Amino acid sequence: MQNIEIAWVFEEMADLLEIKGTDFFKMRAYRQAAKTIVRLEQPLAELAKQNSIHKIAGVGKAINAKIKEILATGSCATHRKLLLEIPKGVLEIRLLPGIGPKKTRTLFEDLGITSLAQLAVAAKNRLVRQLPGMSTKTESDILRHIQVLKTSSQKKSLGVVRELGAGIIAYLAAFPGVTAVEFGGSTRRWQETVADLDLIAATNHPQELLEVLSKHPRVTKILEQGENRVRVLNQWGIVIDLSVVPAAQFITAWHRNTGSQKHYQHLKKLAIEKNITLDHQAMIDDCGNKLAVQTEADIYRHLNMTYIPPELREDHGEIEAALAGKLPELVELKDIKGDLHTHTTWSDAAASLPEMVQVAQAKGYSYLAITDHSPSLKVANGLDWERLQEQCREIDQLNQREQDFTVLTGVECDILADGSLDHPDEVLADLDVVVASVHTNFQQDQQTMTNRIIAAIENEYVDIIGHVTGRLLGRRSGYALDLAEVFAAAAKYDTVLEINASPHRLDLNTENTKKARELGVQIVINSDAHDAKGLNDLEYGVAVARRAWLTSGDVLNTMALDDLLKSLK
DNA sequence: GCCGTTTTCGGCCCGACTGTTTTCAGTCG
Repeated sequence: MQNIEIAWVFEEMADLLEIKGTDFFKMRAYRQAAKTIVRLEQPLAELAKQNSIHKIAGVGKAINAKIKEILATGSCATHRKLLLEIPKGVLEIRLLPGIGPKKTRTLFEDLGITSLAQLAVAAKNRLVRQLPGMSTKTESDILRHIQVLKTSSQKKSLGVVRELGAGIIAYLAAFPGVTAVEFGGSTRRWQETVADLDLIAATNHPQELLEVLSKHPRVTKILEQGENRVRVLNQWGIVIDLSVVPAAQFITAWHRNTGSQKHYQHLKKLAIEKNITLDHQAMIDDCGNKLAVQTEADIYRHLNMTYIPPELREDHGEIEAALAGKLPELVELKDIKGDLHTHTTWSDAAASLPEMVQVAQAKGYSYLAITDHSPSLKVANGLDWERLQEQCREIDQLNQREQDFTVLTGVECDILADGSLDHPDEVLADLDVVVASVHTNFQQDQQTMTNRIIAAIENEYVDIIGHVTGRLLGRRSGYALDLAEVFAAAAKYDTVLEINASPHRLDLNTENTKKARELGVQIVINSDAHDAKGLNDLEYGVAVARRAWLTSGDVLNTMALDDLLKSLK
């Protein structure tokens, strides 16, 4: 059982309790525990062996016992009991915007609704409007949002799939005779959301390994089964597609499995023109000779082009560029010198300032900006001027002890509804890094929102606009915004736009990053970490940048500290 | 359920917006 899976059990219990509505603080304790567990660096199974689960903040006697129960048995009696009271399908109703726990409960109790499908029927039959606190508008909103949910969020977040996938890869790789297990498909291409988890393994005993996955404790259903392939559903609703090939075919098979389909078809066409047969088993020339393929780069070499990294394999011009030898040298994680948007316990994060610094140093960064929230964001315990001053003093002291590392002072300053900032200019002027972001009044019309953000861009102390469109993947689309205007203003006023690397956001996305860069906007890749583990999310942002064809020169935080400080406003 | 403590129970993040009301509950960030 991976931490993320144990966290999901608590998360689901919290959701169920919230809908039940009987025990707010128990609900919150479960929710908090889930959050903490996801953030843990060490597997709970290991912590259990060391008998140190109880040391985790927010884990007391009861939750400790439940964790041990889940580790030992794979599930938890309280969870099962809750599911008997509230069917799992009710939880998906709660996901609709504007529908919280109370309305979900009313729909369940008064109308017996236990799925989105049933809710759609009830809304169409005008039953919802008869309930207290609901009207014809609620009804039409429900129908509209169900439609959006249907078309958009069938896919899973890349972050979830990669984290869970890593556990399954380790599980499969431990099986004797397995020489390789890797991500394939859109997961390997780092698409922001993925329909299923593609895995590919090399072994000379395919049937045995397919069975290993089929019998995995959290696999609930076998969807398809072939000689060299199995498609299964796990208990978290994730489809896992495992292909198994002999070791000698691994590279060609992995390459095909990675796709994209369009990219692969385009390559095949080029191969045919050169009288080469390319398939998942081998590359064969017109004389029937097998061409040597030790790595994927060999495949491209045989087709007279430079290696194309998985992130670019979408048939968006990368093949033409590789043939011409004109593929850019993409930015890499190791090019990143520091993170310019992070939070600490001073506002709403889980890790203290020194802890964040320590982890940033361990990553080999040379700087880290601390950008906690500004005062109007009460829910996030935003810092007023006095506390910000105090924090700056703590940072000063830390810096005096550091040799080759610099902690930068900063703020993630709210852009208020009228476009003004949550701190006066005098305060912003004293900070090293000012990130300005929108956290409130999402419903403004497009022009108001655009003007609001441009006002921040124009401010002479704002260095970076954080999570530019405000979208949350699978939960909420971004606010109405004229991005072309925003990009033009950012270019004009030398304000940097962020790729927010949190897998929940990935905002800017690939397409917008590309457009922004083409218009001359400088890009920064930030984690927006709210805990030490969150600093690792930067790789998701780097993937977005790579998919947008960015080089290290396009990215602000690949700069050494001196250059960075010159570049900031 | 957890935590802290003035040790064994009281307190636990806040404020605004929205839609449905007609004075406020529910939702959201």
